[in-house]
Amino acid sequence: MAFTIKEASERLGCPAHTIRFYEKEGLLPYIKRDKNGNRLFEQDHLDWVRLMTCFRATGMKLSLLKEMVNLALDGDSTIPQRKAILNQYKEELFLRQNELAEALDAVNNKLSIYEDIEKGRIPSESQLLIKMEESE
Amino acid sequence: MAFTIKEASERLGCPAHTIRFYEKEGLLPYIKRDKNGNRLFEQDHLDWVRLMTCFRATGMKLSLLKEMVNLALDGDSTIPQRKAILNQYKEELFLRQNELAEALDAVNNKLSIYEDIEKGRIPSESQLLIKMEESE
DNA sequence: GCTTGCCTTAAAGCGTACTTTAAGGCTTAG
DNA sequence: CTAAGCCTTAAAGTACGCTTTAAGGCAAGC
Repeated sequence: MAFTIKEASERLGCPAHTIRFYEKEGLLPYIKRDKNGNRLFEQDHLDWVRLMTCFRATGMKLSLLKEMVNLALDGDSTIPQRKAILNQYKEELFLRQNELAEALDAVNNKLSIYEDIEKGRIPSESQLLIKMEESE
Repeated sequence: MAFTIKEASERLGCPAHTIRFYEKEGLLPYIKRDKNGNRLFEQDHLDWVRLMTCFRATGMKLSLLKEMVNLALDGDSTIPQRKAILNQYKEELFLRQNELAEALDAVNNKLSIYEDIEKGRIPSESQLLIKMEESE
């Protein structure tokens, strides 16, 4: 079963233009065409786009995705390199988890300061930026 | 105690050009100057840049940071709005945590598939992209 | 006094990842 | 037969966040 670009777009929740762009960039090799030259997507292609979307959402660059595509096209002998890429990416994911945790801490801290100010527990002058205003 | 831009840059691990850029964008109001027109940074400014860096690393846009600066400059009456912004940002952080978790799952899954192939447990044809190659 | 190294500004340039535009072709409904 | 609605391509445009360039000023060391 094959899908038109419109069907692919709907199933992926991703603009058709973006899918074409990915193909043009070499991220979607071996997309067949019908007699009119229209793209025919297989389920595998959709799965791969979904995986790319998942990786993209967490900061993987298109250039790295393309590297992985190229390695995959070179066969099983490149599996060690693909593993290395994924393991490195995994390290980045851990870094990002830490960054998120830090940002969450900072947000919660800021929110609790706002609460304190609202309840008159601390004067606003101890608040960042407002202090700057004072020193004006 | 005030710092030159070079000192600020060193302490923040952030290029001086970027700090100037932030000031130009209104993200660092009320930076004083010495008699030669050189910027003098207070500890508060460094703290705020650090917080911005933390928020930026997790996807907050400069335009939103600027909104928060502007609200802060308008005084305590804008605290509800600032809280609303931070609470919304917090929701985004949770979304990102989920995205990271999903990506980690996907990476681990892919890695285990590679292991299986390397150990001959499954044929490479079941592997994404390589299947595409086959259908060529 | 002149070089070095910092500082200043304004403006242009860059990388990433799309997104939009323009120009045109096939197919199906009326 | 013609208009709607999909498809195609190539190329230009956009948004964001810096980063680099250009042109020049002050200040300390030799």
